[in-house]
Amino acid sequence: MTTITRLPHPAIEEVALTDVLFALSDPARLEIVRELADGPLSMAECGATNPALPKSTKSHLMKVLREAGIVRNEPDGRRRTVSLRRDELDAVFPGLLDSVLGATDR
Amino acid sequence: MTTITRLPHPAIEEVALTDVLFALSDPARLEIVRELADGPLSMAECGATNPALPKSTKSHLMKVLREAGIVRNEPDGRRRTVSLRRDELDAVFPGLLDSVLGATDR
DNA sequence: CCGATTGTTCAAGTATTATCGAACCATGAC
DNA sequence: GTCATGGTTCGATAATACTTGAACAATCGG
Repeated sequence: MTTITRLPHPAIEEVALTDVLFALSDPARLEIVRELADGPLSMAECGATNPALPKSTKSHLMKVLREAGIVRNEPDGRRRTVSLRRDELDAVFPGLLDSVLGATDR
Repeated sequence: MTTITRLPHPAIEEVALTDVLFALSDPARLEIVRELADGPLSMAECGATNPALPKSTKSHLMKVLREAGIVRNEPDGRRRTVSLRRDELDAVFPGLLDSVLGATDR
């Protein structure tokens, strides 16, 4: 009885730069990443901005971030904890996340 | 009689981070940016990789880069010189271009 | 077990992007 | 002027991506 509570994550070595850039190129996703910069959050907690966002939409945004290797999504009781894969990304794309998070968007 | 040889470029202050990230998120466009890192090129010269690329396609790729504020495209005789807006981008998004260009893509 | 909570996945509709031939435009060479 | 060159724009089609409701899954509390 296949329980699939654990979602697939790419190994950091097989994460493509263009996929990372693409995932970050959407304002809603970038905002989520910014929120996660301060530490892990549950799905319910993140997306504080955008409160009216349907959960299926949020789940999909997160999927793109996860598949791009930017975020980790782990089961935690009946919720899910989402966290930035910051150290891993720094190792593979040094400075990238810092410059994106440091940018004052306009 | 409206001569439109001069293409529109966004002022650097009104360039959006997400637009920059999006423009860089395409492998063909990223490759062009990498080529331009060594100095300006004419349209004909860049896209050395991808030699079979139709000119209309290349022109469109360049348009996306230009409209994102990444590249400058200026008339120069009967050709066009394309150059990276590196200093400007560094000023607005410090470290971003460096980290993207420095990344060993996979 | 039952119900409420927290999410994910599916499917369908919509919207955005990519691709590329054909037409067009400016320039330089002659 | 005429022609070739280098490049942009237009228009149509194909391919991706976004959004969302509805169905489903897993867990916790009582």
